[in-house]
Amino acid sequence: MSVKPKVETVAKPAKKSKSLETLRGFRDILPDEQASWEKIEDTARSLTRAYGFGRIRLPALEATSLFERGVGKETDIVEKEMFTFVDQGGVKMTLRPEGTASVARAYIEHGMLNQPQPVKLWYMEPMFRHERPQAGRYRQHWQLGLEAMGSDDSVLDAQIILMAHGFCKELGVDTMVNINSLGTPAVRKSYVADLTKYFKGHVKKLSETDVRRLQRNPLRLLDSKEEGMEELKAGAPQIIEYLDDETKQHFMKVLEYLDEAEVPYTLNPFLVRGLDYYTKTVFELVSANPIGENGSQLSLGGGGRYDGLIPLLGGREATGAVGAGIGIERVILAMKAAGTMPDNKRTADVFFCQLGEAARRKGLKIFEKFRQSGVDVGEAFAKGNLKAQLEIADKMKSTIAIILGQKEVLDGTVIIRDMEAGAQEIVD
RNA sequence: GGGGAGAUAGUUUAGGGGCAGAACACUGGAUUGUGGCUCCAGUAACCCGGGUUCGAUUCCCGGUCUUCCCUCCA
Repeated sequence: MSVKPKVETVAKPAKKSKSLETLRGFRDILPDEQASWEKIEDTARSLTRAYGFGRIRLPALEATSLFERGVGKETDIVEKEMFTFVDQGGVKMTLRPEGTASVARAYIEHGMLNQPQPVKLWYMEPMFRHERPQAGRYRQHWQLGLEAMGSDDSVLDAQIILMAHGFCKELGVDTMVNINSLGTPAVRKSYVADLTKYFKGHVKKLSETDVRRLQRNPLRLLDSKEEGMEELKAGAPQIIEYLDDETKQHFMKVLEYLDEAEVPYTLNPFLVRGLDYYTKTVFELVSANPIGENGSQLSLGGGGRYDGLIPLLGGREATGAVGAGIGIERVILAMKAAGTMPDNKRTADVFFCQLGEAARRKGLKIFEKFRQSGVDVGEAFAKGNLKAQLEIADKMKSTIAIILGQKEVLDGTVIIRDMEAGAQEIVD
């Protein structure tokens, strides 16, 4: 952050001033992308409505401590990815890096435990993480979030997964669900300890990369693709062996429900997620086809159960909850790859053309009448000549053009042109 | 955060130490009141800073941004 104040030199031949650009990892979403966004919003709205989810709109800024406590101080997100600052009043705040902590906060803050449980909420909001950007990875990205709070019934785990999967499917994106169960944080801890012990015993067989993984994040070894690892991984302890009976039962039920609902999933005993609040079920949504120009295989979404979060943030003990987050930009990448992007072009069955000042004036009123009566009419009032207007009518795939010129204004008539046949007639 | 690749009109790109070329798009015209095809014309670019050089958009260094891998995640 050492931006030196630019010394104003005597300008040589007046060079254009450097144009301002978006910040790294941030971007504009322009009109030609809106059709996809609107389709996504529509799909989210009808899906959540069907499943009885109410929308929540969250503040972009939260107290930093919400994420430190909720997501976990040791996580990558909190440790190095948050946009955090102190405001004029000395309050430490953070642009939310994810939505679940905020929703849990809202659940507690608004006494939602007095509503029929589970309380089901959804949101579609931008999230902020200071990461190195690349395709499908931005510093501001949008997430569709689904959260069901106040119940630990495994049917909700299944429903959340079902919804996340169905959401993508409706948008023409086939996904695979990777699923696992983590048990409690204590279970995870003892598992990681044993896992580390196991791999340390085989450290000579590990590649350089994997040795680094062993030091930094042993769980990552489990999806290492280095040579010879398959064998080693097969002998590694699996977290499922560490689960208590209740968690096992819960997990089995989730899987049964998914089978019943015909959601395809892959049991991945090595799936772990980077947020501390997860307990029991965790899952990840991966596009069935590679997305992006280089065929990268980014995950479209993920989530899981977080039974400990609400108590941790000061809510009532034993308030179970489960949720999912889906990355909108990544879904759009997947839609592009699948060729299911909706058409963005403005079309209009009828197009209104005007010629000359008098016609333009009268036309404004006529156009407004059409619009108010619900007829979808295209226009290009900024164009003066008829040729340009008909060109636009053609691009809008209009079948009828209404032409109002000087003469027609005087006669109180209008020309109706059939765009396909090219025939026209004068109408009063 | 570590490593690799790249950056030329709005977009896709050609080129290359000495006037930067095209296509699409856009604007106008051929028809001064008629679209879809065609033809003509116009607007429009070498990321920023330094170095080497008579001369740098081109070569070198640094920065910025994009992208890929690692890490991590949506």
